[in-house]
Amino acid sequence: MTAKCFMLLLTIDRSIILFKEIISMPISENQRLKMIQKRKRILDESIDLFAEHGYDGTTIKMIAEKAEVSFGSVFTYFETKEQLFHATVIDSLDAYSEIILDFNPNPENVLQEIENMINNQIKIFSEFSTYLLLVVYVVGHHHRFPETFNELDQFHDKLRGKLSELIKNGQKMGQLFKLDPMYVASCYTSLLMGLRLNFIDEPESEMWKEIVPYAMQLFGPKKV
Amino acid sequence: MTAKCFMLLLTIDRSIILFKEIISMPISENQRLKMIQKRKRILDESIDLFAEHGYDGTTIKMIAEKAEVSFGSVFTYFETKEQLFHATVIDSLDAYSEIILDFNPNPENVLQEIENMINNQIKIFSEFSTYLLLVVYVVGHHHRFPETFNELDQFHDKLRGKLSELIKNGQKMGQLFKLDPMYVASCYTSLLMGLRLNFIDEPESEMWKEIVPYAMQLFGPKKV
Amino acid sequence: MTAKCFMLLLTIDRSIILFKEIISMPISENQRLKMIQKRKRILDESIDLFAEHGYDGTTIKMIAEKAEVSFGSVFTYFETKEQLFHATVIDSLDAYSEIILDFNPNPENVLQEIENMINNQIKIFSEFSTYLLLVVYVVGHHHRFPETFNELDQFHDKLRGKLSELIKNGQKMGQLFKLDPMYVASCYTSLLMGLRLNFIDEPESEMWKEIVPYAMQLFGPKKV
Amino acid sequence: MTAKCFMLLLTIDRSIILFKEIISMPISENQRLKMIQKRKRILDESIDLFAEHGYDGTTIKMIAEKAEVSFGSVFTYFETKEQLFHATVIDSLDAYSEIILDFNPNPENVLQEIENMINNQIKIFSEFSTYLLLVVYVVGHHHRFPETFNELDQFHDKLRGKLSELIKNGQKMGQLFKLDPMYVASCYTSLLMGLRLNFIDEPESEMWKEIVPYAMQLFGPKKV
DNA sequence: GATGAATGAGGGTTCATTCAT
DNA sequence: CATGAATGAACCCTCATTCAT
Repeated sequence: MTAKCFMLLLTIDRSIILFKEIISMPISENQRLKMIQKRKRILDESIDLFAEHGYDGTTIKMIAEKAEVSFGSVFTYFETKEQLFHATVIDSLDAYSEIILDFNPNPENVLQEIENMINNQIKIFSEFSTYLLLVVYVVGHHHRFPETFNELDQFHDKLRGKLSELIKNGQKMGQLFKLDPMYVASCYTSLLMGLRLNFIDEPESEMWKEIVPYAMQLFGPKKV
Repeated sequence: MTAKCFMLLLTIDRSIILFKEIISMPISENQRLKMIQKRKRILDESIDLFAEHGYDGTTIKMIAEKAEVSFGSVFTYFETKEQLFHATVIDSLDAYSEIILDFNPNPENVLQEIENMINNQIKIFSEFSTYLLLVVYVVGHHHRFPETFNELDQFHDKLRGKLSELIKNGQKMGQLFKLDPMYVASCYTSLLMGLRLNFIDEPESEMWKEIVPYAMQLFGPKKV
Repeated sequence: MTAKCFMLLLTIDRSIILFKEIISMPISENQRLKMIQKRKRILDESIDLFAEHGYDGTTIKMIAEKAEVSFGSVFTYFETKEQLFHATVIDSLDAYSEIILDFNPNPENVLQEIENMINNQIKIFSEFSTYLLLVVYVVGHHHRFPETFNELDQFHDKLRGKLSELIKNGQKMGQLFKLDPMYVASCYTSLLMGLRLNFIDEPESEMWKEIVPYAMQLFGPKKV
Repeated sequence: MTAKCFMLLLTIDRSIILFKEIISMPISENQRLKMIQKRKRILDESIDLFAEHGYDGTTIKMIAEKAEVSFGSVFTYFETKEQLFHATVIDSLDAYSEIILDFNPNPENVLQEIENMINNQIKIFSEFSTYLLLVVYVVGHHHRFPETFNELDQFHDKLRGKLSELIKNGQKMGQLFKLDPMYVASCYTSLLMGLRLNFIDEPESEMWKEIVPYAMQLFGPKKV
């Protein structure tokens, strides 16, 4: 496999299942690439549509048209609408997951690390409003999409776990007041989620940057 | 009109149009009461269904069956599904609105008032998860339900305004650190909303009470 | 219930389930009648279509148009296409069943009774070619319609049982040669079915009457 | 062309069109053979599938998978699904035709010849239930597959003609009662077909052998 | 007002056929 | 020739809305 192709595969995240299927097909490199791009195109447009109209309000026709793909093609890449929905949520999760978890739980300067982290995460939350709305949708309808919800929930737990570790270290080092780390973590992720909902139509506004110190408060910093 | 009937009408609130229709109808007091109750029944069950299944996922048949009302009856009380949805969200809003805004923005002891308020609101948010999920749904789909969203947004602004007033007073009285009151208010409502989403399956758990001091932090209290 | 209505119900055979549903509905006598007729109309046209095009080759649209009923109406009378198919086969079975089993297994003159019976059954098989084709279809696809097939099979067993009894009596009375009664019965019903298939485009032709003595042979009559 | 290849071609019989195409292709002997086998494989599996699921219920994908042939290959051997269906029925007909017509219409001992013939044909009917179900399917849907039906009908006429000849000879020689030979023949083929339907799930059971004397009766033997 | 049968547009999905590789 | 992705018409079924009773 060429390096170029390999890079592309990385960008489609970890859709290992289809990945395996596609690379095992007896077709040319070129064709393989096209298929991967087509699949990605469908998923990308699906995020917007599912986020805006919900699962039932989004039709395959809408997706096919927005992705400039024939109606039937959607079904050559995804067996059912439900699977497409799941892939739409989970494929992107992997990408966001990485950048959201990108902080050091054992830093020398905890306060600095927290501030950097908040800055980074606030930025992500302000930029990717569409995807986060989709996440909210899944959470709100978790009874209907239990498996998809479960994966999101696992990521949430992982994030809170890592946050908790960071907080514990800060407390040990005397940089943070003694508060239950898990509650702090939960409040922080709740705040991010809630902000995204409350400022639903303000992507990338200045407001987001201003929020950082307020979020900081939740961690119980000894000097602010 | 009897006092009893009048009280009932208050609880169904703003459905002025139907209200007018019902009271102008040449029918007996008794029948009027029955109609009002029937309408309320439909709205109550609609909350659960719309919250769980979304607008498109909820059918009139489902509502009629859950409310133990004939299929046709739903359409004698609400012209269209969309109107029923709007009424479902907005009728309840007024009821919740009152208890959520139930705090004094000019108290003698601001810290105490804030703590009481948080206690009260956390309680509400923990108990009425279904309705709040519905609110989240409308917010997430605000392009589709602009009018309904607008009314929710107005309430949100009203709430933040009143919170802001309380915070300002606290700062004047030296009980709170100087922070932008509007940002604090926004963070606080975001936190409530976010908590509701993150602890979606934990209505009325002990956890909610523990959250109070963490929420308190956002207001920048001078001693905690 | 009026006598008229009762008679009509008899003609729709034993579709007890729907019968109960319809008569328990809080609607007028007149409306009830219309519904029963509409249902019957759909079933009648379904026989022809399913018989000619098979299950997959027949569309709900075709049925609705032939029965002069709206597309949606088909689904107010039958939950699914599969159920409609089952009802199409089984509702008619009851009607035919009665006239096919209309012979006396303990007659004084067995030979005469057999001849009368064959005459009668040959007539039925010659006239109702469409329905019999449908029966053949179900038998040929019994793995796909196991329940429907099972009911047809039970009727077949019942018929062979009664034939067997008649044959036994004929043998006891010395009017028939000693042959295994069950085999004779099976051969006879097979002959009828086979004839229906072989003379598929010759309903009510003269040929059918001529067949009687040949069918008679199977019973092993002592003088012909 | 090698003798071996020629023999193979005979077994795939009338597919003259493709036959011409294949032998006129500028390819190696070896490749030619492979193609012929592949075509046969498709047809063989098609019998089972069309017989069990009917024309509409059978998909090209099902056939390709069962025949372990690529989806696209089916269309390189057969222009349309309809042509494949026709070939499936007719190619096999020639094979069965030969063994079913394998009796002498002018034997010395007619009764013996008839018994041998019935034995042989009953055996065939008991063994090849799948193909016969397919025949029944075509007969039942003759309006939809007129050409295919027509070829089956011609074979049926040919069979009845030859049977008729045998019966006439038997009557001339005083071994059979005087009965209309054509009716007898029709009854006999009907009996075979009917038995196949009635004992649809009993391939090769003992029952079939027992049937012989009962079938014999139809021919009007003077002593049995 | 109460009821639920009637309607048909629109949903997800399947599949024969085409065609580029 | 072999392959399977691409296509969209047509399938069954659902459901908001209408309307006769």
